Amino acid sequence: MSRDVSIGAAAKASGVKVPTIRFYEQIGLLPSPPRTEGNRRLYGASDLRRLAFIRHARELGFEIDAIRTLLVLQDDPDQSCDAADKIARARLGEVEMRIASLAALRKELQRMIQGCAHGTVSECRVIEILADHGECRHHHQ
Amino acid sequence: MSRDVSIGAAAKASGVKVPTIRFYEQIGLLPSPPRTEGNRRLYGASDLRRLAFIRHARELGFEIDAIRTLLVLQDDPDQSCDAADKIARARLGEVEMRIASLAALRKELQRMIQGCAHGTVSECRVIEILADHGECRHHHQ
DNA sequence: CTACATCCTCTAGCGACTAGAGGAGCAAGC
DNA sequence: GCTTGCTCCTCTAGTCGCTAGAGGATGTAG
Repeated sequence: MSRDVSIGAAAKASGVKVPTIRFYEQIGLLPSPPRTEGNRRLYGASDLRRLAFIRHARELGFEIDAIRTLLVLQDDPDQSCDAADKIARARLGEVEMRIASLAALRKELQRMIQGCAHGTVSECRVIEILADHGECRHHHQ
Repeated sequence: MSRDVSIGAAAKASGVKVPTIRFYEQIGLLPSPPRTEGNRRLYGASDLRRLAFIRHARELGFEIDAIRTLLVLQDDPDQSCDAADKIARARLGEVEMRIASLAALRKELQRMIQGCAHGTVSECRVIEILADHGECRHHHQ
């Protein structure tokens, strides 16, 4: 059923690049797969699932360490999922802060660009606003 | 007028940490200041302005290379500000994409957390959603 | 004059990859 | 069989923007 595939095929299937797969193996995020006679890695279905999991979690901005925890949880399905929930909640908090701060940033960039009359630098809002942080009263971090 | 200050005072005034100031000097973002007899750096008002500019630009997410360009522009105020405008617009585009992707992410995290009934992992929405990327049809990058 | 803070240089480390060198294996066409 | 060209292997070093620490010199307050 789970016919084994090469690292290239695994990369294509999972969307994780070949060197990144090797990197994940190196840092112990992905188990070392068996090899062919010619020393090539052979990945099975469970490896592909794991890779997809990792990729998705990375896309969602989870750090490798958080993913490590999530993978341990996934491997042991009888455990309470409170830990997973906690990680997700922490991440949600981060995301919300990041969105708020990016929204403020967008506003400021828009203000800069709208103010730029395409003249010389001396009248340029972009440079001016960057130079005059005093004018800008938004909240960082 | 511009009485010279120590690196520590410059750090306090600009909000850029001491080692970071030295790092900026090392990569040529900030000119090497004169030194005291005892080999300590002495910063003047223009250095402080430059540091504040850099800090603000970094807070806005501009990369060091972009800041380098912006600083060259700032130093030569008779130039057209099109380059600065272009950099700011590029950054705005990035920010907007990042906001959109974070908003999608927030939705997915909320869905995960709401689905998690605090039971065991096997029924946990958090793990389940991460594992099943197929279900999730949002746009990345 | 003695603490202690601040400064100096230098090197190494972080996270999460990415790039490149230098070589081996493999599948297909001639 | 032989060559071409792709994929694969390992290994090291580089990316970005800092940050941390060692080990030492200098400056300042009590």
